[in-house]
Amino acid sequence: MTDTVKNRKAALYDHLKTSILTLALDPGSDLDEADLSTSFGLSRTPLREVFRELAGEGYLELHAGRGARVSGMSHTTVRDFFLAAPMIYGAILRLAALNASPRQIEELRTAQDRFRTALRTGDAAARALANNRFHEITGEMAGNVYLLPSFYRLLIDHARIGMTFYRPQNNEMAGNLTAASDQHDAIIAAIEARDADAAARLADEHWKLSRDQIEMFVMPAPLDMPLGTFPKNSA
Amino acid sequence: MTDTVKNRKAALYDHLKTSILTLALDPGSDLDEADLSTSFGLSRTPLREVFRELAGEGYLELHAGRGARVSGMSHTTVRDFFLAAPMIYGAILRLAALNASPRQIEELRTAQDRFRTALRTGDAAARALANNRFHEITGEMAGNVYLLPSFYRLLIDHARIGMTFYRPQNNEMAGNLTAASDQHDAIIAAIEARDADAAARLADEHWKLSRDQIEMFVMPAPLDMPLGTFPKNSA
DNA sequence: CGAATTTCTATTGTATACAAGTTGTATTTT
DNA sequence: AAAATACAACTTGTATACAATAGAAATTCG
Repeated sequence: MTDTVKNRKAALYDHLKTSILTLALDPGSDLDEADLSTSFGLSRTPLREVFRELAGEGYLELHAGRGARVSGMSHTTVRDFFLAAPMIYGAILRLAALNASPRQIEELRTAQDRFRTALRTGDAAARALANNRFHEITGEMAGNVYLLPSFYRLLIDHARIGMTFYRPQNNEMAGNLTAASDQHDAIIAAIEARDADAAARLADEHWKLSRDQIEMFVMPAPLDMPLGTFPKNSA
Repeated sequence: MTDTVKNRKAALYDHLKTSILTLALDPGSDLDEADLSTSFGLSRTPLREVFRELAGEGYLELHAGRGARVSGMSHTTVRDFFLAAPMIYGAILRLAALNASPRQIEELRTAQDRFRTALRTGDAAARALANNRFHEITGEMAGNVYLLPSFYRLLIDHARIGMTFYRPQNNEMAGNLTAASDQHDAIIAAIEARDADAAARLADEHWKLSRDQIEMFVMPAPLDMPLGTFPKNSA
């Protein structure tokens, strides 16, 4: 690729997006315009446009007079996330099964290959990004402009919550990863078969696996709790 | 208000937002930076920032090298809208009932007063804007960052579809407006009573009323169809 | 010694000049 | 006459200089 301004802009966009998704940039942290401006070879004008674009997608928050910071994760975040995710994920996968084009299914396969590779060889960040991309594609398949804004917003924090909570502390958690991968395969199959009900069912299962993983962090070792004050919520 | 840049920026934002919601600006139409720049007394830099912000919220689309245009309404728009709206509206009103603060309930009452006034004295645009504001407040009450992006996106096209399809051609349609107003009152009551189930039920009713209104346009006079090829979908 | 106010500095926000790219038109060539 | 290409006018995109504002530091006064 030639080194055009447009490409440097895209590079900045990708850098910020991946850094935020993988928690390389902490939620709530400030972004320095001057810094990024010099390191990416952009003047502040296009830089700020990237900020606004990312803010529109939910990666950043712009505070008047105080510039841009990474979208925060408050105590209500996880609760709000648990409320919204099952509903949206189900709807997206259902629509994906109905609308996916052959070309998109190919893309999804490729993404899943990358995810599998990341499982074997990559670190947590690589896994999170590959998984994120897989689900982004299901969003593209669904193609409903009214659902996508929320879906993409959910994917951001799904990646970040995953990065926060996932530590392969025991065999069960490591096993979850291969289970997730298997579910991805099943999702691809359901989409290819245009089986919306199966896709919705898989969305639910996939979501529950994710949820269990998060809960497992809250109580990673049931018989060995250092503080003993964290009851597992098994609703 | 003093005439600061900040205020002129806000004025531009409001102007574009209301113009888009009321169809004063047609979907898909181009926006001329130079024009707006001079008429709002802003240089192109803050102007373009407003564009990006509105694009992030779904009012505008930015095409590289071709500037900003009003978000389009394609043939898939209505179908996608009908799929997404019932689900999101129900979830939002349910959460609104659970989370609304007394202050927000006051705001909702004020918005509803304005809507009632617009019913009596205003034109279609005034009604659409007042109704839009009412529902925006329910979104603020719900306060779930993951659902709001889709909800606000839906509100944009709900206003626009309403403006497109609503013409008080018969008594039934005019009656729908007072029915909608009554439902607003019931929604306020349900929220104040913290009755999430009632709120969700009302969301469904309110949605169905809206839907019927749109369908009525498709078939405004059931017994008097000039072309006779448009079966009413009464699913 | 502490609180408040003023000054200074760093960072964000805006304007304008300039560059790059796009579109439409006209001319030329086949 | 039709098509293609080159050119010109206009629109969008970027850089930089300048203005405004928020936060920090220091000084002054109670």
